Amino acid sequence: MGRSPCCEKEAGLKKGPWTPEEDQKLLAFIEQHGHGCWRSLPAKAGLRRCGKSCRLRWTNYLRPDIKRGKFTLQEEQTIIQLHALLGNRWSAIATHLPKRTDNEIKNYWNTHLKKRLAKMGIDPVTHKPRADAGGAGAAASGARYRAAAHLSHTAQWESARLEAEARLAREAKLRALASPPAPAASGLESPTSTLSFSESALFAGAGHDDALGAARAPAVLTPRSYGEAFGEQHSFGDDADAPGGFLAGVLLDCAVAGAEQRFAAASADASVSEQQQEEDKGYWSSILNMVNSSMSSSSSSLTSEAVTDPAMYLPAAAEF
DNA sequence: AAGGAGATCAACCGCCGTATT
DNA sequence: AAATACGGCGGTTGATCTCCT
Repeated sequence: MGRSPCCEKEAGLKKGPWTPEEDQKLLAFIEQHGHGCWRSLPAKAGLRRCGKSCRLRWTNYLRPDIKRGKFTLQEEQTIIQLHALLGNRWSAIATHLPKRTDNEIKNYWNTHLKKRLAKMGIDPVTHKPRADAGGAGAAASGARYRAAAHLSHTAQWESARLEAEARLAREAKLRALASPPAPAASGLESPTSTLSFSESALFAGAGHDDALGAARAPAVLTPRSYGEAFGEQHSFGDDADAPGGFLAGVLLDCAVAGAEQRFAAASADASVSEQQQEEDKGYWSSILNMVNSSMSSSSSSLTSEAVTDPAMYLPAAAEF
């Protein structure tokens, strides 16, 4: 019954930090043969490590398509938004951040973003104002809860989509299993992602013309329109030029549509008062300010990318 | 210059869902 | 159908770095 014993039960396997020599061995082996079965890889590559350790080292550090260094403003914004939608689902969040690993995102959240939100009196877990955060007022709290409710609603759809993506990604991986990985210089997209992020411009705010038209999702997504947008915008693995996925489309939509459009839509919904909209605006604006404030302390070519539009973070009002 | 505190991040641990036998 | 391995994920740890006194 079952398979043969796991390599991890073997004694004498090395743990702890990887040496440059080990990195070189692992890298050379994978570039030549692909990783194949992680369990058997260490022996073949001449490493005294368990397969799990090798896989971790590869996915979090050695993979050629990993971007290291400071997170950009756009990446920070995306992480905050996605965390509000998805919670601690780091791998799902990493799917939407080109060339960043889930481990790196998780670390960045825990060491930077979480603290900043907490400082603002926002619970980094729920993205709701903390009960002990003074000054907000009951009305503003209500607005924030509505915003959170919206996010929760959106998250349901996003979760379903991610599950579908995961299924398709598995199928794609199975198809690709026989072929070795691309060489280091190939500029791979994230292998954990079924989406393409070739368009770094999508996040950098440049080159919108082409990506925008395709990626922009309707401002208000009913389940039906979600399905349509979903179907139109994804080609799951085969199409490296896909426009970046549903959520990226929504983000883009938010970024470019601007406050006027968003507030006009909100005004059409009689159940949402102007005051509530202002409160929502204030809440998301505070997140935005928090994110932007990080720019002044970071060296950066990002200054021109500062987002000044609070509506970027506003949920589509008609969804309330 | 020394040492203590806090921040950072690579790596490990344990669990879970899926695949395999 | 059951048992087991495998791969992936999120939480946590601990070594190292940086800053402050």
